[in-house]
Amino acid sequence: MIKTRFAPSPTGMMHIGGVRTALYAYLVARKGNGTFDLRIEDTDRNRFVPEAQKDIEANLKWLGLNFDGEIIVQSERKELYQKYAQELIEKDVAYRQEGAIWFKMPKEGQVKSIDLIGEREVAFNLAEQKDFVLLKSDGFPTYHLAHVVDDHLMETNPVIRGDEWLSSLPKHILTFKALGFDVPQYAHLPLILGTDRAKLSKRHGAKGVSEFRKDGYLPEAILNYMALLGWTPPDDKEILSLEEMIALFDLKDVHSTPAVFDITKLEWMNGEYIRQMSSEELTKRLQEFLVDHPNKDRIAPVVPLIKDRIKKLSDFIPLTDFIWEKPEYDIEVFKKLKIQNHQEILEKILEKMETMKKPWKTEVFEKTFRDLSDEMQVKTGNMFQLIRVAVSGQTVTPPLFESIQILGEEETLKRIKESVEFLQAV
RNA sequence: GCCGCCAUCGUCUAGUGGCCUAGGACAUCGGAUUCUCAUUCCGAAAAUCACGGGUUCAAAUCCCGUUGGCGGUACCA
Repeated sequence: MIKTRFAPSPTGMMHIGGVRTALYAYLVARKGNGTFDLRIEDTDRNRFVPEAQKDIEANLKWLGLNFDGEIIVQSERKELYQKYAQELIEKDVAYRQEGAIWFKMPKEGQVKSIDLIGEREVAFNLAEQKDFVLLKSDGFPTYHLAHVVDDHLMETNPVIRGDEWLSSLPKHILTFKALGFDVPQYAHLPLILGTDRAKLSKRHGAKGVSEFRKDGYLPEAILNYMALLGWTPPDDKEILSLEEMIALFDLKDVHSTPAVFDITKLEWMNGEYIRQMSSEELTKRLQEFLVDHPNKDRIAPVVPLIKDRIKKLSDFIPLTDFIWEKPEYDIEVFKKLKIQNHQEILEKILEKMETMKKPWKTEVFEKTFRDLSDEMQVKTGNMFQLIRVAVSGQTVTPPLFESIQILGEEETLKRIKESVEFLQAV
C-alpha cells in the first residue's frame, strides 16, 4: 500500500520548492492508488507562524493537490511523542539530560540505505554520529522523533522529502529500529536552487506560492514546470496535465542532481497554457483573477484579442487599460512616430470616420484607411500607428480594428477629436 | 574542519559502452508572416560532456582520484 504525505512546517508562507515536494508525493500516491495526507510540523514554537497553515491549505487547494485524510497537527499529539520517548528510555537507548531526552547513538558500525532517487546506496559511519535530542525540554519532540513516530503511525511509505534530510537519515533509521518499527523506503529529492545556486527556501527569501498566484501564474503551469525540475517524462513531451503526470510519473526517473529554478521558463509555460485555453475558459480565469477590476464583466470580447499576447493573467491590465479608461496623451509618443504631420492626417481620418456607415466592420474599416493612406501617400503602417496612438495613447495595443470595434464608433470618434485638440494645444 | 550528496549548452534536460563530429526545451540572436506588440514558422549561435588517471578494440556513459558546488554538522525544520 502506497501512503505518502506532505509535511511542511508552518514557519512561513508555503514556498515554491514545497510545491514540488507536495506534487511528487501526490503523484506517487495517485499513481499507486494510495493515499496522500497533510501533516503540519509545528513543533518549533519559536518559529511558528499562525497564518502559515491556512496558507499551505489554501495553496494546496488552489494547485489541486487534494489530500485525503484529516490534517495531522503535531502540536496536538505531544503526549504521543512523550510516550515513545519514555519507551526509549526504558529500552535504555535514550536518556534524560537537562530536561531533554537524548538518543544514544551507537558508536560502531554503519547505517546503509538505498535511496529511491537514483537507487543509490548511501552509507554513514556511526563513529561520526552524535547523540541527539528526541524530546525538547519544552515537551515538544524534535523533527527526528516526530518524523519516526508519525510516519510509522501513518504507515507512510515511501517517505518523500528534501535532500537536506539525507544527513540525518541514520538518526531516523536507528530510531525506527529502536522502537521496533519497520523502516520505510526513502526518496530524498534533490534540492531546488535559486539563481545564486543556494538552496531555495523561505529563509533564503524564496517567493511564496500565493505571490505567484497574485502575479497571474496558473496552477497547472506551476505544477507542470515544477514537475520538470528534476524529472523528465519518458517521451520529450513537456506540457503535461496532472492526469498525464500521474500516468507517467515514477520516482526512479527523478534525477539526483539539484536544479536551478528559472522563472523565465515558467513564464513561457504559463503563456503556453493561456494560449491553449479556450477564450471562454480564459475569460473565466481572468474574471476570477481580476476580482477588483471595475470592468471585469465586460472583458469577454477583449479576451480573444489578448490571448496570444499575455504570459500571465496580470499582463491583461496594462494591455487593456486604454479600453476602459481615457488615454493620457503624451506628445513624446506622437513625436516618435514615423509621420509627423499628425494633426493634418488625423483631421482627414476623422472626416473619413464621420462619413463611414455604422456599425463599422473591421474589414471595411481597414480597407477604408488603406485606401486613405494610398490617397494621402502615407505608408499604411504609419497611418495605422497614428490611429493607434490617437485612440489609445500607446504604441502597443491589441489589433487596432478589433480594439476600435470594442470601443465603439462614438468613443473612437471622441478620442480622435480629443487627440486633435491635444495636438493643437501643444 | 568533518560527514554526505552532486557534476552534459546561460537554465531545465536526453543520454545506462559503439547509432554522439552530444539531441530537445527555455532564454539569446537572425529571418519570414504582420497595422504595433505578440503568436506562428524557419534558421543560427551555444556543452573540449568539471579536471586527471585508469578499464576497454571502443567511455559523456564503468572505476579511482582531484577540484568545484550544494546540503548537514541546533533542545530549527
